[in-house]
Amino acid sequence: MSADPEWRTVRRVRTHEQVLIQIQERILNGQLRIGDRLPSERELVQVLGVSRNSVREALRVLEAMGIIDAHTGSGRDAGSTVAGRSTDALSNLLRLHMALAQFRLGDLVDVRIELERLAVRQASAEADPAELTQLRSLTEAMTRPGLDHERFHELDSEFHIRLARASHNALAADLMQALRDAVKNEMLAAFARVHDWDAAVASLTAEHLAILTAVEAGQGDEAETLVARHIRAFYDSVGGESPSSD
Amino acid sequence: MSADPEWRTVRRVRTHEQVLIQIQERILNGQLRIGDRLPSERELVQVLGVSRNSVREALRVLEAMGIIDAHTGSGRDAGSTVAGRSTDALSNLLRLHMALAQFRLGDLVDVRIELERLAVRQASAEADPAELTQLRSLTEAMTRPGLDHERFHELDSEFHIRLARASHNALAADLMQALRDAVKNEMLAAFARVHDWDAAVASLTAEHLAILTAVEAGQGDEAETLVARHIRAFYDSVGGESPSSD
DNA sequence: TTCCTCTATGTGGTAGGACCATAGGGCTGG
DNA sequence: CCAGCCCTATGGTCCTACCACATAGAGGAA
Repeated sequence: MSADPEWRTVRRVRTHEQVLIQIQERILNGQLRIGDRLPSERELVQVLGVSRNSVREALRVLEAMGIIDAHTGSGRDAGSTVAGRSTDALSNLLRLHMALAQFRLGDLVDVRIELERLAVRQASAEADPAELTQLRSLTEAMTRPGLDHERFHELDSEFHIRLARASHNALAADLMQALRDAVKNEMLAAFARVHDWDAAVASLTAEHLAILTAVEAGQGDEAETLVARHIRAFYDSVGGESPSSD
Repeated sequence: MSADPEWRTVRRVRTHEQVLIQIQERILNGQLRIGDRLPSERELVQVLGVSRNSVREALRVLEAMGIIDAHTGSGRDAGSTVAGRSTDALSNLLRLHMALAQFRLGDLVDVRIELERLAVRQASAEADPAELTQLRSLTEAMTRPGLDHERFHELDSEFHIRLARASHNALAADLMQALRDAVKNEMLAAFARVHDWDAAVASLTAEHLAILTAVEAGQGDEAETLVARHIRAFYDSVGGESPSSD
């Protein structure tokens, strides 16, 4: 009596999910674009025939996904507008699932390496001078002596993310940034395990410089090799085998 | 009077965000693990000193992120439990941001190729016999004549996703699945543009078989080359240059 | 005793109302 | 003309009530 195809279990769809679905449909079929304003919460209550609670739950979810922004007040910015802030939402999502051990750190490193390779390869072909100039000044900033872990990580992240942006592949760049955000704490912990910090900084910075030089010269293959080695080397040296807790 | 370091603009943190933060903290530092039950909504109201609305908005966000599941009733499943359903949330997020044109289809294809390469390379080294058997039966299912677009896409997706799972890199597999979900409609549209459907199915299936054979033989490099060509060829043949609307 | 049924209780789900904080717009008085 | 005030629309929060659901336990029937 279980496999009877005549009967299908009813799927209970909560109200706020139905609201969510209707808004998502309008985004997916292009009726709602970035910058558009949604009706006010109270208007949605009227047109959808649901409570304001349900409307708000749907809007809060969309906001957490970076799909909409909400502002109080009247005129212009007020109300909910379609946004498109993908990066933060992606980071948050990955970080939490990382914490839930859905993903191993090693897995993430492997994925990151592939993304970095894609990034430098395409950056070698597509980066424009302004972007390269910014990258170069970043590598210089990293040579400044006395950088602490936090600050160095910041510059390091910015270098890799800007490199990804320079590839003009927005998805790769967003994913890269999200992955880096998601493992920031692990990275800082790894920094803390480094024996000779100054030497590590020097060699990492030198590697950055070499990668950037290859990108500037349009040598995509060389840049790929260098960036893969750059990441793998660091991870192998301090990444540790302990996959887990505390 | 604007750059005075003594004064910093206050950051308004809405209450439901504070609830969100507290729960996220407990996940990030390991206090909450998959399977754990959260206090009931009414209990959280008490201990946090906020309204049930705010609690619910936070929980709905977490649920949409695949972090928790919620069930009514009493005992066992009832209440909110920590879950870890990363895939659906990731797909949804990417699909919406794709629709908002945050990402170009070409960008996504490039990323997908890198992930597929990683997947087949590691699957060549790590896949176990059971997984390979399943993959092979999938390729056989795809040779069945008369498959419509929808059904073929389903099998095609399952092949690639199972291949990724066989690499034992959960992050890569999840991302792959999310990317495929996000562009399902574009894929079906591409199928509709194919002139000789039967011939296309035949060649795609043959390519799958070749990839799988390379993976079974542990020839990672060969599999990488084949899978990259497989995706690129299809996209170039029917992907079209039109990046956009309607 | 055993089994069934009904009830109590605890859970999330929904609704509606009230009020607050904010940010423009418009009016009013100087 | 302008400064200041009030009005209004928006999201933000809280509260209360009630519904739907699922289990556990009490109580009755065989």
